[in-house]
Amino acid sequence: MNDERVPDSPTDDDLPEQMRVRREKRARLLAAGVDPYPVEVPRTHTLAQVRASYSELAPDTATGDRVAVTGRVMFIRNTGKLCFATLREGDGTELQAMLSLNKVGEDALSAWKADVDLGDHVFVAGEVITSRRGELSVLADEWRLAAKSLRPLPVAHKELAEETRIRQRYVDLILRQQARETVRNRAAVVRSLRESFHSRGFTEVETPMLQTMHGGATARPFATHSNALDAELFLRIAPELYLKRCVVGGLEKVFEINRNFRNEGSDSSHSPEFAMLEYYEAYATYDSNAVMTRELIQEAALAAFGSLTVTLADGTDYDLSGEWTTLTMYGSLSDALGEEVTPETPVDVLRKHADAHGAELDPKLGHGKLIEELWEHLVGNDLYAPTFVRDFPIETSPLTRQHRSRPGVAEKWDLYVRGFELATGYSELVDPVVERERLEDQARLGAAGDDEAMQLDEDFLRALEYGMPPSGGVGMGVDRLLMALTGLGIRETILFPQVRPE
RNA sequence: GGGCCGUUAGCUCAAUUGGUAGAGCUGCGGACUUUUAAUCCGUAGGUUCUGGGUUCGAGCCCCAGGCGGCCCA
Repeated sequence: MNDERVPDSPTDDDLPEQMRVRREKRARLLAAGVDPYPVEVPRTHTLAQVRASYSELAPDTATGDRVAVTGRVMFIRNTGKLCFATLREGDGTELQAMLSLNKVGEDALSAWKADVDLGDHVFVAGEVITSRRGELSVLADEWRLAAKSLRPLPVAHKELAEETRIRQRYVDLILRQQARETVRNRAAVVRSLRESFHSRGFTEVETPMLQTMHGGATARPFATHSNALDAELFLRIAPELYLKRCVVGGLEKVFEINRNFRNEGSDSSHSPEFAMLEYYEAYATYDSNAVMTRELIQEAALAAFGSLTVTLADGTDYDLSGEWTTLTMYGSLSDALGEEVTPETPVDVLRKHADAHGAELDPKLGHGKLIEELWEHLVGNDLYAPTFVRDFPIETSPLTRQHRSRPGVAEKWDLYVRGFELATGYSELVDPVVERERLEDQARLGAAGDDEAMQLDEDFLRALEYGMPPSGGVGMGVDRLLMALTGLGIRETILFPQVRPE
């Protein structure tokens, strides 16, 4: 042990009383030869196993069976010669421990009262019984500390402040069953996605997160530097251009579930670091991949929640069953405006519509952006039931194939759920000459100061020049899928969201 | 980026017009062999986010900043 203090580390005198008391208990135990952090304890059963084995005991039953269990002390009730403690283990299962003077003896009982605090991990061995009130319990003949807690837990029956829940997620997980369930639900959803892909013959790949060019989406990237290459690198904003290289190479059904990074602020539906699912399939189109995306989501709902109707955090039910509504962007916007708009509608007419509906839009926006912003304002934000919106303006969809019959629009859909964008799907643009023109437009925007514009990725174009089969592709935010299925904000679906340093 | 709101004990929150900063739980001491947020008695715990200012006097008013939330862009 090292007694030298780091200059900034607090001395015991600075600590609140409750923390000082626990540190003193730890020191006292060590001095008495008791290890407050033993390397192991001889546990024979989990709390869940005990609960499962003795589910139907009458009150005041003695089974004669001895078990040795562990758990975190969540509540303590002492009555002189008889002590009760509620133990909890990882999955939230609780079991009562009882320490009676005539079973453990005077020394062990007074040590229990003196040494054990709320939050400590303890080991308790004894007979499985039920109390007079019928509570399943372990009546200890032996107990021991498994790990001493040096910080007082927040009071268990008041809701923890949201900031503390996020900054100290470990405390949130200790206290809130819902916090633990959210983590498991997310794992179940991601697992279901993978299984859905595997059952359809897709291959999971991992493509670069450190990229020399940022592309595949329009967003500001995080920039970093490689010392070895002496080159600027970017944390990826999307895996799209690499997944398409895979399709060129003959991996005709590929998917990736991994992190993307966008150098932007966070709010209730955005996080600078977020999990993204993208998948590409040769000979698919935006029609077929819309069907598959719906199936993926429905299969995830069934796998994680057992139903196509999920219960959201506010208690309301949300129906994901059946086929979902499909709109076109221009059609639904025309209906909302009460006047026909098309890809030919001039910018000044669109701007008048924006003014008339109180949408303050950047005067530099062109036709495509104006349409999308107006649509989001007037239609998208109010789409509650799952809805596919199809046929976006071509100029804001640089990686998407032009519509096979309708000029000016792209074969692209967005999936909206409860007013936010959950996924997007394309019939992919595979003509390398047209793709080069689109990326050159993007590069011009970038040169003009648009720091969200894509860069011109020559290697990607070279790959396309070898010939990419007609393909459909989809991107879906995994955090947002959890939001859609649970009604939680994005910072609840992410275990450790970004927070400003304390 | 703009506007509004919040920031007080370990946790959740009070504090009247600017006049001694309180409660519950937690903690500490004590009683209690069937409790379930145990109960009862006693008791401790504060740089009121930070820094300036006004005032006889500031948790409260003013200025600047930090952190957080909501709304808008």
